[in-house]
Amino acid sequence: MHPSTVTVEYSISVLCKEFDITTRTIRHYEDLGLLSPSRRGQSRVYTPSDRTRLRLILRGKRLGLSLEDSRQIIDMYEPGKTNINQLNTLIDAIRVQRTKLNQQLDDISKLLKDLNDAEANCVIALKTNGQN
Amino acid sequence: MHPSTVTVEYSISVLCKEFDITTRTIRHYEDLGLLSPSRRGQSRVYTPSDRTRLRLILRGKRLGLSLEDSRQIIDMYEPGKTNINQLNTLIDAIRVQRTKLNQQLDDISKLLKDLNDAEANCVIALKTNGQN
DNA sequence: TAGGAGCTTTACGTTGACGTAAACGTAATA
DNA sequence: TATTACGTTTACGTCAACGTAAAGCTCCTA
Repeated sequence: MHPSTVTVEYSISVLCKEFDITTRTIRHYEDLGLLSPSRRGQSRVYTPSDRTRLRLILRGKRLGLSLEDSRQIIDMYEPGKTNINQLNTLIDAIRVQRTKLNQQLDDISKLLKDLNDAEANCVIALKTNGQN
Repeated sequence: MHPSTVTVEYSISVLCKEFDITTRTIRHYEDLGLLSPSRRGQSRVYTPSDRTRLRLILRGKRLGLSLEDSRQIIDMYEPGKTNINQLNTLIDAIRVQRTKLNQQLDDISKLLKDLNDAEANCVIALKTNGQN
């Protein structure tokens, strides 16, 4: 048997533990069409590709994206079935997302700066009011 | 009259237009205690400081923060009335936020890289399928 | 003085992203 | 064979962040 034919798969609970989410969450993503695992009997079986999609969804969440946004972005990664005008729309969408992300980068650097200032003020206040 | 005594103020609709939000949104933030404008008669009057707070709230939103998170962060900027144990709590909170933001930075850079790849694939697909 | 323009409050409605409970199937294990 | 662990569907509940009337001030102006 060829070693590279080993198929990795995951149960729903394994993915839940790995990403610290509930089964409800994963099934919810499936309801919205973000995941479509195959079935063995009636149980869901997830491939490494499904797992990757899940990671992308959660990364999107950390960035404040809606699940719809994430679906859009994830679909960008598999332009296999897309025709030409879809491709152009896709490129536009990619640029829109990139603009948003650059805005976020700017926001974050400002916020980090503010946090540094705030922390410095705290430290100063601690030293000054040492007697209280 | 001293020129530096000129007081700038804003009406609710002016702020709405500037930030492209509705009056409902601004009043909602007030309901949650994120803004507390003074009144002239029954109309709300906003100071430059109120405007700054609003900018911070919206920046937080773009980063996916909840309004509660934003309130916390904004309160960090005015540690005037905080006592010492509050200051320590505050410093902890600041560090938590900083960790989250660094995670976001990482997420964004990965996502930007993915988008670059996706766009490149689109361009390739466009060239390849030029005949369709 | 009748009508806008802009402000207000009150309050029910909506949407996204799940939580939570009920009721049930299946497979291993004590 | 009964319990336990893990899976399933269905469906109502919840919470944040507003949307959306409805009804009423106040000042300006045609």
